[in-house]
Amino acid sequence: MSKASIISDNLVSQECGDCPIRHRAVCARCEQDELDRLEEIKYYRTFEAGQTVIWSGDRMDFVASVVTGIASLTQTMEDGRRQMVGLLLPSDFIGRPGRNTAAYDVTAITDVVMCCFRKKPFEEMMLRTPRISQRLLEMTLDELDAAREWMLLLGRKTAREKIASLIAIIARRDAELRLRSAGNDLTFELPLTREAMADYLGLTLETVSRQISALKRDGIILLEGKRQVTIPDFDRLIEEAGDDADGGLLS
Amino acid sequence: MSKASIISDNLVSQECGDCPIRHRAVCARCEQDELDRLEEIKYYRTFEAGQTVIWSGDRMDFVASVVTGIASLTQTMEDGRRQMVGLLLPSDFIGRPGRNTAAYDVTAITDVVMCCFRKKPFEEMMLRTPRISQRLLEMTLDELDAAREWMLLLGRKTAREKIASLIAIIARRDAELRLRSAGNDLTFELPLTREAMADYLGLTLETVSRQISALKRDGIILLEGKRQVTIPDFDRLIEEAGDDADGGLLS
DNA sequence: CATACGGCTTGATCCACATCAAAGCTGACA
DNA sequence: TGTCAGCTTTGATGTGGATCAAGCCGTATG
Repeated sequence: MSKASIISDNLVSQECGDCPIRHRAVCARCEQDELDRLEEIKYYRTFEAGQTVIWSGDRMDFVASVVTGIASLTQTMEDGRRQMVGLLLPSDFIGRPGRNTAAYDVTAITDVVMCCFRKKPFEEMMLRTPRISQRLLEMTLDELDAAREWMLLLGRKTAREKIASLIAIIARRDAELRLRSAGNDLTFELPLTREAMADYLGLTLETVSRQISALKRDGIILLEGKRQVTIPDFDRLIEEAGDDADGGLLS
Repeated sequence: MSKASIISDNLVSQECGDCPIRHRAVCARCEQDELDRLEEIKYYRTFEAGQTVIWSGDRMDFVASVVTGIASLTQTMEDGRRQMVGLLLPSDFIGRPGRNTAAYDVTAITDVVMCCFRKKPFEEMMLRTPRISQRLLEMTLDELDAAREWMLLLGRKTAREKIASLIAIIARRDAELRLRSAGNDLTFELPLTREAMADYLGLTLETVSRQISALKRDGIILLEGKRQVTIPDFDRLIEEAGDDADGGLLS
């Protein structure tokens, strides 16, 4: 199953309750009693846009899954240089079994609802329910692929290609969420500030702004205000992104 | 258990046979019959330095684990720009359950021996033996951490910091393999050509060469020939690398 | 022995992106 | 209504690393 269909299934499927972990890690293939056990140990937390979910190095006694909203994983050097290393979208998972401190800063980019599980009981569940670790393995492998795709972008792409890649990824995700076919004339809202894009792409916010202006000038994208983007010709955008293949998955 | 101890255990432990997958994925916690089942479906392949193990997009009907030698995972754009996205060291795993084409070019950097398992029986094993997927999950999470560490390097570090980081990582791994304490005055051989380092670090080979010369000039490293490196003061190297914390794991 | 070749170094020059600086836009709030 | 803060754009200038080019070293090859 592709990441694409996982995300859209997750948000669309009627039969799977409101909690992504239930759907992604367990639901489709688990027995009712396994689901019930998960229900018992789960709880919800909400965060406002901009709020920090957890700081790198902090004790982390839960694992969680994003229900709605977008959060970021960020690494920071002592001198303040920052690199976003992952975007957490609905159904994405944070925390890892067998570790009890956070490895990255996790920040809510939009308002976020998370479905949490205390780590101890979750780990016990994993031991008793092999399907959960199998499902987590699939998800982690998807994230690893996305991270490696991003390494190519960070190491070798030009600023223009980086911006085009990011917009293509967001557009693709947006199309999936809305169950559109990946046709032409996509319109959507950028969920990130210029600064957040810069953190993700390994650029400065000025360069991000300039390249977005350039793509607009060249007719690759249309802008309505600062954030609303329309893509008149998706193939042309992909060409700008320099992608050979699928354009990569979003982490 | 840290990646470090996994690697050194793997190579040093007397009780665990010659095959890393046996040790890393199963050995320590599995029953004898589970081990026996793995033995039945495994086989070895060897590759010479420079030889391609598999091309991105090729059909891949096995999973494997590096026994000896070093291999690389590389992505290439149509115009030839290349980015290494992972180094495979002894005990590292390639291939993923549930996918049957390779996502990256895999190339032997040194002579390599791999322990392979045909994918089909391996996947059946995984279903019957939960500990294997649990172990693979741990390993994959380690790789994901390493990839994210690398994203910070690719996105935000200077050329000098990148080189220092790479040398520190190789030095650390080397020290682990030889069971030295992480003391001073480490000496080891660089296993990579300047070009391979450039591919890994998102630089050109000329820049790699210049920065190595600069680190040598500044006394951060000592060079014997082109490849043999001595580190007189490890802390100073770490400082040059700009790392705040553990300096990252090697993928 | 001459020649070639792969890996490496070093120099000269160029340019993409960072940095520094100023100002525009929008929405919140007094 | 003013102003203030956060976000964004745009311009001017600087620079780190890419690119282009030449040559070195060690080793394989005829």
